[in-house]
Amino acid sequence: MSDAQAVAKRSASKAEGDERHEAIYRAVSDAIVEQRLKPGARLREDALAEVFGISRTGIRKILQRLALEQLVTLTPRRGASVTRPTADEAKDVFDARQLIECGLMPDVARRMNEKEAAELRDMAQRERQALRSGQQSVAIRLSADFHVRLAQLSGNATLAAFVETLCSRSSLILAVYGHRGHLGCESHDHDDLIGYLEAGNGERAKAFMSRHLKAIEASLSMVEEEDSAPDLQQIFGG
Amino acid sequence: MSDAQAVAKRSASKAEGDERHEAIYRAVSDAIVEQRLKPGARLREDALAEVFGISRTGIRKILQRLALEQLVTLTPRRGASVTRPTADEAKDVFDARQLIECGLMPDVARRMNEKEAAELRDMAQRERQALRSGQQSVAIRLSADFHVRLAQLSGNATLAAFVETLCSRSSLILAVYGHRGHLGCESHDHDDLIGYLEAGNGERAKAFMSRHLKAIEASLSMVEEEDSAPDLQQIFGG
DNA sequence: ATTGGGCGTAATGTATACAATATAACAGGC
DNA sequence: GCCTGTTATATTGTATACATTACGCCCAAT
Repeated sequence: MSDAQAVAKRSASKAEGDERHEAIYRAVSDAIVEQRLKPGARLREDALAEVFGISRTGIRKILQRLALEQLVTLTPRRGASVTRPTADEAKDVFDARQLIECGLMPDVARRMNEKEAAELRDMAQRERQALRSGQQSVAIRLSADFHVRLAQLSGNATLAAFVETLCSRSSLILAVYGHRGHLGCESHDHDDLIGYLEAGNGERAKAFMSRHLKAIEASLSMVEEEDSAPDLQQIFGG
Repeated sequence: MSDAQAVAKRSASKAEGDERHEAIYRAVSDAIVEQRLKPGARLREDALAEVFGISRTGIRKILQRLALEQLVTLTPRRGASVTRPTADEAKDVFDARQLIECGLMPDVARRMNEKEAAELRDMAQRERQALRSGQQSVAIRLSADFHVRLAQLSGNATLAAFVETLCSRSSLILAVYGHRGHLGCESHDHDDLIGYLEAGNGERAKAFMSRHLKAIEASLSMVEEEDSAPDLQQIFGG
């Protein structure tokens, strides 16, 4: 065990394990969403356990949670790997977002207050800033956070939690099928949406969200690479 | 250990552990949904481990899955207990079902074929039969299965899986807030719905589903029992 | 008599040891 | 030369032992 790991372990030994687990969960989740862990990457339990300074028991718990959110795929006797979303799954996710996020807009428009609108504007600004500075993966995460916060403002915690998983999966989909340098979300879209919501125009916001999501989906290039009988000559041969 | 449990243990000793885990998961899930395990009931790991003949490790895995579906509540250092849905949660669940299940009806009407319609009719008939024979908890489960199967026919696996968790939670809500002998689902409702779907009338089916869900929700008596400073005299006193 | 503190028990949280199994390397045969 | 069967290694699956913590009981003091 390295010094850094030993320190991490010590500092957490008296802290509440719950928070430590939550932190590790977020660390892995963020790494996946930001494509530092690429789809298909294997997540060996021993390696993760050593990195985070806890035993495999805790790692397995976290991997199972990630698996239920469809961020990692658990293959029996083969272990965990970062999920590689299929085109079908991508369609399902965006169809679900269409139905739910659009359906929630009227509620959000009715309930949102000034403070919450300001919070959303701040998030949208930070997103634009990340885009300008070329931090695409950070921008993807901020965009997802924006959509999640929006769903939370509907007042329905159950649907908000589901939207959160949909947005996480969307980030993964974008990381796989999105064009480099083409984020999907236009930078001003979110600001426009806030305007409609502040005006209390739920129907307008709903229609705009629909176009917004359609635009993201349309920006994807849905080509599934074949994994059966790959041309080894082409891949490895000179 | 009862004979049935011993048999279950023996028959699974050489079977794949995965299926065994799935079976135990369903056994617990069913027991909760059918109110054989009442809300608030504690689920001790040792007890479950002994009953099903596996160690606590596997039990914890199952409990965590049930917790993520909100069927059980995991309190740190206190263990697992069957979730007692609050009135707010109940509202969220039924609002979510309104949005999603109704929104899926047009898709179902478009995609459903004769064989699937026959399957649904069979489920509806078995549900009526259970109702007639007074097996209320069984009828609740069959009703939930009907709604889940319907969502699956939409072709969106992601939304179907979410509807499944919503229906499970609804069963729990009905078990807590429903009147005895008043199931919520009128016995002929599901048959009527199949008729609209067979006719390809998605909008009609959507409107009917909306009324159907509203009727179920309206049949509940949303009185949350106070848990702070209960009148012990009234509860325990003669 | 009731409340507060201390202690014993019981249950959960965590880590580790062991068993089962899949992958990969390698040797032998067609 | 390629394919197949075997063995070795590495990784996951499972159980159990230990540590930690909460609950219930008892006793004493006000």
